[in-house]
This record gives sequence, C-alpha cells and structure tokens, in this order.
Amino acid sequence: MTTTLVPVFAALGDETRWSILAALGEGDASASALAGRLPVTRQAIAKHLAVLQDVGLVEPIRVGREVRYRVIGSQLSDTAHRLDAIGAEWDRRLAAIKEIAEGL
Amino acid sequence: MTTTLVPVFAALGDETRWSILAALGEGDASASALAGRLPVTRQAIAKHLAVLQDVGLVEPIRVGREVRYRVIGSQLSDTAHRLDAIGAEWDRRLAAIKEIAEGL
DNA sequence: CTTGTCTGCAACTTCATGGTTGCAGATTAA
DNA sequence: TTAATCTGCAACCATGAAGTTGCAGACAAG
Repeated sequence: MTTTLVPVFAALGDETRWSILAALGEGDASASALAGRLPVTRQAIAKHLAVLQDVGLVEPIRVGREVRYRVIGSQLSDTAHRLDAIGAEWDRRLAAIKEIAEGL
Repeated sequence: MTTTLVPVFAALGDETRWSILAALGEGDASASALAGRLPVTRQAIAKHLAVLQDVGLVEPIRVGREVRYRVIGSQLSDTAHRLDAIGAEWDRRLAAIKEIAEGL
C-alpha cells in the first residue's frame, strides 16, 4: 500500500488528531469511548478517525455493536523513513550545488 | 531549535508547498522567480514561504534587492527522525498491550 | 417487546487558509 | 534623476475543514 505522502502529513498536522492517536496509544477504543476522554464531540472524533483511516494511520475493528480503532505504528515508521529519504536527497543535492558554486 | 512537530506536518501537508520545495531543490530562488515557474501568484508563494520559514524548513537570504530562499534539508531529516521515534514508541507500546491481552 | 446505547448520516455554523488584486516602499540600473 | 523591478502590506473572496446539534437506524440487554 503506497499511500501518497502529502495527505498523511496533512492528517498529522492537527493537534486534536494527535491527542486521538495518543489516547489510542493506551489501547484500542471506540469513537464514543474517546469522546469521554477528549474535550470534543463523538461526531468530531468520528470525522478525525475517518481522516486517519483514509491515510492508513488507524484501522477499525468491529467488536459487537461498537467499532474500536487501532493505531498502525508501522505506517508512522514508513512515513518517517520516506521523509528521511527525502531529507537525505535534499542534503545530497544541496551539497552538489554548493560544490558547483564553489567552482569545483 | 526544538520546533514543535505538529506545525511542521501542517506545513508539509500542502501540495503547493511541496512544489515550492521541489523548485527550491534546483537552487535558491526568490518568490518572484518561483512565481515564474509555478501556476500561482507571487504573493501566494510569499505566504507559503513565510509558513515554511516559520517552521524552519526554509531560510531567507538577501541578495541585493531580492530575497532568495534556501531549503534546510536537516530540518526534514530531524522531523523524520522524531516521527520515527514516535512510530517505534508506538510499536513498543502496542507490543506490550498485545502481551497483556494474551495473558502473558 | 422495550429500553439503552452505539453507530452513521445530514445540515449548519464558524473560522482558518489558499488564493487573488492592488498599491506603496525600496533599491538597483541606466 | 528617472525608470524598472522587486519586496511587503492590506483588503478581499471562496472554499474547506473543524466542530456542533439533531435524528434515524442497528443491536444488545433487560
């Protein structure tokens, strides 16, 4: 699953979403359960979970009549590695430009 | 410089900003120069550059009467490493929870 | 069967943001 | 000094996103 990188960053660029991820770090939870712990409505949380699910950061698990969500840590790591690769590429390129600029 | 992580992601969560970064990858450039290459106004680019500068992804360099911008690749790498650390932490925690759930 | 609880959909408000145009202030070049 | 060009600021528009309330449907428990 090669998720496009930019939407993942957009998803990670929201504080509320991070607090949801943090809360899910304590263990899987449903939107209703999360609403008890966070200062936002259940529906707001549901939307955020949809966003997180779209970019593959979270996965839904049906348990009876409720839907628990689980963080997919590997997606975090994957995103990190791809970003790191880009950063390295940039350093490489900038170094090359620097050499040219210095007349080497 | 310990930039807060979330705004950096928010900055990276925009396609136009990435095309600006990509264009800057070819070498330092001013907002006006970038406006020639990208399908948006100079002022729009100026705003994006301000956002990128705020989170430390880019740095301004005065050259005569113009202001060139340069990508700071290390900030990309730094962000990547911090994200990776979080991802690893998540895996660790989830593994712990899994063990508990399996009654170990 | 009825009741409580959980999900899902829809409409609506508010506010941030990406984008625009227009103009004034520097500053280099001629 | 004058003209050309670049930056910076301000106002403005439009869209999208975060958040809310309200309601209907599903399903487990009593």
